[in-house]
Amino acid sequence: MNNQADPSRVLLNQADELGHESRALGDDHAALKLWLRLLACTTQVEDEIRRRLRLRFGISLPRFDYMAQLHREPGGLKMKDLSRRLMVTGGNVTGLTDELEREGLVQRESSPTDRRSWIVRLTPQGRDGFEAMAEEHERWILELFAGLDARAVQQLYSHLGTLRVHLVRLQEPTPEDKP
Amino acid sequence: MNNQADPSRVLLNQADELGHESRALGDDHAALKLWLRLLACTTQVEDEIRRRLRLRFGISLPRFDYMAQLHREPGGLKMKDLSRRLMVTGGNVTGLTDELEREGLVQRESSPTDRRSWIVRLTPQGRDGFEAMAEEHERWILELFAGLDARAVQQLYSHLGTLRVHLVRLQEPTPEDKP
DNA sequence: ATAAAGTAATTTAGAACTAAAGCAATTTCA
DNA sequence: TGAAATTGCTTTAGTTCTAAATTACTTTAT
Repeated sequence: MNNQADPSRVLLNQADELGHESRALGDDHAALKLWLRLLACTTQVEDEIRRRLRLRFGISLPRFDYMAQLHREPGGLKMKDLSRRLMVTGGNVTGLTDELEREGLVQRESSPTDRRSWIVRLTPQGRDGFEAMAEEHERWILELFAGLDARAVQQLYSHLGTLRVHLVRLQEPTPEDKP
Repeated sequence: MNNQADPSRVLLNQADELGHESRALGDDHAALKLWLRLLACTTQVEDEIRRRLRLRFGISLPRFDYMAQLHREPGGLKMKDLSRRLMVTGGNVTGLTDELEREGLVQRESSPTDRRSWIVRLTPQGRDGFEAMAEEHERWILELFAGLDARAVQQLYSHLGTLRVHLVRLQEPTPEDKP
């Protein structure tokens, strides 16, 4: 059994090994152990989703994510907005847009207010295709998280919310701060 | 350097947006919302660690992970073992090993029992260098997870353990199963 | 108005992976 | 035994991203 996906990013002894809670150290390294497990779980789910999208729909995760963003905005988005939301570089968005446009899933329209800018939106074909994929995608997520009961899901969601607030605060100190 | 991010893998409305709990839907899509948040947190931490490793030590995360694995095994590892533990292809391990060897951080020795195989281990320089990095790395993790109290850390750790068991079961059905 | 600075998209070169093919050594088994 | 399959590593070609430079347009400040 493999142990995990974890990327090896395993620094501690066997702390993150399935089945060994390795409590010898008590709560020492609790944060590090949590991080390694978090990373392992996320990587495992992400790889599985990536694999299924490729297998079932012949699409990459980045393209699925791209279409998901556009689907949320029927009026379309500027490429800059896509770049920001997808957290990828502009050059990457250019490439993805080229491919998806070539396949008729999205279309570029020039912005009426800014001649540097494009508005990208899903074509009807792109929209229908995405909706079919999104439905199946959600079933996969339900399956992958089926090991957790509703209470666990809520607790995880809540704690991760706390974590995210902290992370954002770290990266965006108040304007006059020197971190 | 940052690989990607969170992307946006945001399918729901604004469900995962900071500050909006978006409870209109109740617990519908709870698993999907959890997944998006899990992904966002992990990506954010990973990108930050990657950035700091590059900035502070001029090293990539894959190379840090590689050295971490070797550090756990003073007797060295076969490249095949590294490939399995790091969850990357053999070709990738070959490339990483070439670089690290060129810089004097690891060394290849031919296996006494299998002439196809190499044993890779950290050099003294590699070991010392890694230990310095690992210490600082753990401080970063403590900082990034400082928003969570001990109880939250334990709950997260425990629930993620449950999730991991489920994921492993999914991917490795009993020998005679047809998934 | 116009020079300077800023912004949106693209292009380019390069990093970090993968999958598949290849080579050499080892194991399996009829 | 020895032919066939397998294994460990390397090589090659291709994918998906990045950072930095470029081009074209817009905004700001005087």
